[in-house]
Amino acid sequence: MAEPANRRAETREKILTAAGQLFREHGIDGVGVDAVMKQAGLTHGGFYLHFASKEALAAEVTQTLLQRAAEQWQALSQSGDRAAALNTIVSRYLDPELVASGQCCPLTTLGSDVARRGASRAAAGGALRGMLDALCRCLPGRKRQRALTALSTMVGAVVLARLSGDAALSAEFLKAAADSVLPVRPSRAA
Amino acid sequence: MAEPANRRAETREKILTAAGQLFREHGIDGVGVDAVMKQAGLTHGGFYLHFASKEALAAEVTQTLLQRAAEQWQALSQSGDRAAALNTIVSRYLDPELVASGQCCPLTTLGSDVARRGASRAAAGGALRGMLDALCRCLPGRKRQRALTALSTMVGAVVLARLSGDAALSAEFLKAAADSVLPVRPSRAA
DNA sequence: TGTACATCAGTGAACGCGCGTTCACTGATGTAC
DNA sequence: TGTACATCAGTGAACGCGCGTTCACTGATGTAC
Repeated sequence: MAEPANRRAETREKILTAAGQLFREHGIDGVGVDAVMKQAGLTHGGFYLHFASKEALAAEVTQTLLQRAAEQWQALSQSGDRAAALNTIVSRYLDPELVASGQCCPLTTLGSDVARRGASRAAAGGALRGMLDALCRCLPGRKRQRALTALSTMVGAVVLARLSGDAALSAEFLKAAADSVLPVRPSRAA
Repeated sequence: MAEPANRRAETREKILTAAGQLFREHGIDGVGVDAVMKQAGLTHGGFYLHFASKEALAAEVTQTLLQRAAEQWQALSQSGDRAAALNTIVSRYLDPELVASGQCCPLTTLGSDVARRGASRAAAGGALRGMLDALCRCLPGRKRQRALTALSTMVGAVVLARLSGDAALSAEFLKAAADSVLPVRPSRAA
């Protein structure tokens, strides 16, 4: 089935996706190669056909996730309506369901993992700058300062929402952050 | 030397201190029992005279660090001058040297470790409430909302400062967060 | 169309290192007489 | 004051499990003739 030409590339992608989910949920050290491969529908032996080591996988996963997040923000920020773009960025980032599922921004779920792994830090720096750029483009007022604060507030809110272990308090953090970052409430709500 | 009565308690304390430093620097999974004991000036075998397991040590370390942070904030917030208290809380929390050394708030250094360990999550919830209380007491205006945002901003700034891997960008995050949280710049600076 | 062979992604048993944990032993301190 | 003994914190060698990594093998797909 399917052209065999890109079968290899497809399974590689499957492994990356599986690792992206599991690493964010349980931390890089909390997930074994066998668990990643199982989630991808394979057995652990084949892993080294696609990656040189678990560490290499971890570096690629964090880099991919960070880059994707930055690119999404950039694309949104370059669309026509900047207020709408900001609204989309913020409400996606602070979506309670995403946060609860653990499939949220890798900065918040893999923060300390990334901070301690040299391989991922460079990627993190690049992604950070991209996200700041995007925010600068969307925000009114003193832009750089506001962008730095907005990003800090959003990241902190997600970290704290995940930590609090209490749905009500989590929701409070996310809501307060959204209200603080969005300059005025969108008036289009039904 | 020293009364033998509390020698045991003293070494226990030494182990906790050593673990507090190393866990924040390298993550709980990144530090072995032998490294902790070495840092405490002991050999690894004696560890189990003081703690039932590494997991028990991790739980006690995070609980102790979180509780201490919350209590410090509470004490400050109950002193006479609330503006000064807020200023102290914020500038200590966002101190670039502390952040660079890794000996900063356990919420930022152990965030994902704590979020994933049941034992520590309850402690984290309690500490969070204590810190929010303290901020509420110091802040003017719509307090609860402002306290939630202020805490998110500070935590996020420290997380991002540690991630960015670039001293200049780190400093920008910390400075922007301080300016955003403190209502007006303190006028007493020389 | 059919047979023989090459290629290669994936399998699963096995290896070995690191680390949490155990345990028999040491050596220092305090007590009994 | 001095000797024998009990207590107990700490030592370091050893154990065993988990997990990252390797490797001989399988089986499916594509190509040659």
